[in-house]
Amino acid sequence: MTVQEGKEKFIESWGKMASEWGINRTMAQVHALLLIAPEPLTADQVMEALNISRGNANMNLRALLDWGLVHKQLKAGERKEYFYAEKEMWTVVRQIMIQRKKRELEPMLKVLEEVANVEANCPESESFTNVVKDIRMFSNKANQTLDALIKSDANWFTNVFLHMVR
Amino acid sequence: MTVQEGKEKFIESWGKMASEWGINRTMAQVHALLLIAPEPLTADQVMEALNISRGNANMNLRALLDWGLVHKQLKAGERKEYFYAEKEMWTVVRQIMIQRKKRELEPMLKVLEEVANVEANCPESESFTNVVKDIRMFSNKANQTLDALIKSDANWFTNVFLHMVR
DNA sequence: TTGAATTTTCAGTACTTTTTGAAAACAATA
DNA sequence: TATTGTTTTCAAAAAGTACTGAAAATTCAA
Repeated sequence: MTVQEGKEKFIESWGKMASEWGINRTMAQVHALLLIAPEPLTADQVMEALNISRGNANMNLRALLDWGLVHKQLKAGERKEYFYAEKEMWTVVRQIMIQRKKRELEPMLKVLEEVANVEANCPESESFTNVVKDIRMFSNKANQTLDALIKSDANWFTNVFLHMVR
Repeated sequence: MTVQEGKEKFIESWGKMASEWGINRTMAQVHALLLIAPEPLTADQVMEALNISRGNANMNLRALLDWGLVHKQLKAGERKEYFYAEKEMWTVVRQIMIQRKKRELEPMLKVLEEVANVEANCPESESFTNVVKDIRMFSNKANQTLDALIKSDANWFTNVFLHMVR
C-alpha cells in the first residue's frame, strides 16, 4: 500500500466510524485530512482533496472549530485562512468528551431529574421510578468520571488505563 | 408531572439521545418502553404504545434482540411472543460496550494496522505515520480497557468509577 | 394436513439529513 | 470609496435512512 492509498483509506474509515457515532461523515473526513496534513490547509485545498463544495467545506470547518478540534492560522500578507487540527490524541479525545458531555449527557441528566420527580402513587409506576433511579445514578457516576478525566493530563489518563486493565 | 407524562418524556428523550449516538430513534424508544414496562409486552402492545407499524416494531425488536438488550418470553398456551428488556443498568451498558466494540472499534483497529504499514519513504508521509501511530496506540489502550470492563462485574465497575473521581 | 394466528419480508413512500452553488456579506487594499 | 479576493449564508436538490402495509412465510393446535 502506498502512502497515498493509506491516507485515502484512513480518511474514509475515519468518516465511516464517525457516522456510526452520530457525527457527520464529511466533518470527520475533513478532520482526518487535517490530522494527517503536514501543514495547515486552506478551504480550497480541503474542497479539492475531498471533492466537496465550498459551502460544505466552510460549514464543516466551522463545526470543527466549534468542537475545538481544529484551529485557524493566519499567514502574514495572505488573506486566505489556514486550518490545522490538534494532533495530540489525548487532547482530541478530551475535547470530544467535553463537547458530548455538554451537548448530550447534561441535557439527559436534566430530563432524568425531572422525570424522577413524578409522584409514584400506584404500584404500576414503581417499575418506572426504579429504572429511572438506576439510570440516573449511573449517569451521574459517568458525569463525575468524565469531569475527572477532563481535568486530568495525558499521563494520568494512561495511568487510569493501566490501572483498569491491571 | 404525572407518571404518564414522565414515561412519555423519558421515552422521547431516550430516543433523542440515542439518535445523537448513531442509534435508530425508534429502536431506542422501543427499548425505553420495555425498560419501564412492569411486564413483558407483545409486538402489538409496542405498536399501540408508540404508534408505529407492525413492520417497524418487528424490525426494531429484532435489532434489540440482536444487541442483547431485549429478550423473548414465551407464555404457556399462548402463541404471541412477549418481550422484556434487561433492567440491570450495568448489564445494559456492558452489552452496548460489547456490541459497539465488535462492530466499530475492532474494524477501525484493523484499518489502523493496515495503514500503519505503508512505507514512509518521503518526509511528507511522516506526519501521516505519526498520527496513525498515535491513534493506534490510543485505540489499543481503549480496546484493552473495554475488555477489562466487560469482564468485570457491577461492583468492580462502581469501584473503578470511584477510583477515577478520587 | 389444514387453517388460523403470528411473524417476517420488502418494494414503495415518507421523512431526515447533507450537499450544492450562487448570491450576499465581509474584509483588505489601493 | 471602489475593487477584488475570500468567507458565509441559505433555498433548493440530492442522498441517505426509516417506515409502512400488504403479501409471503412460518408456526402451532386441532
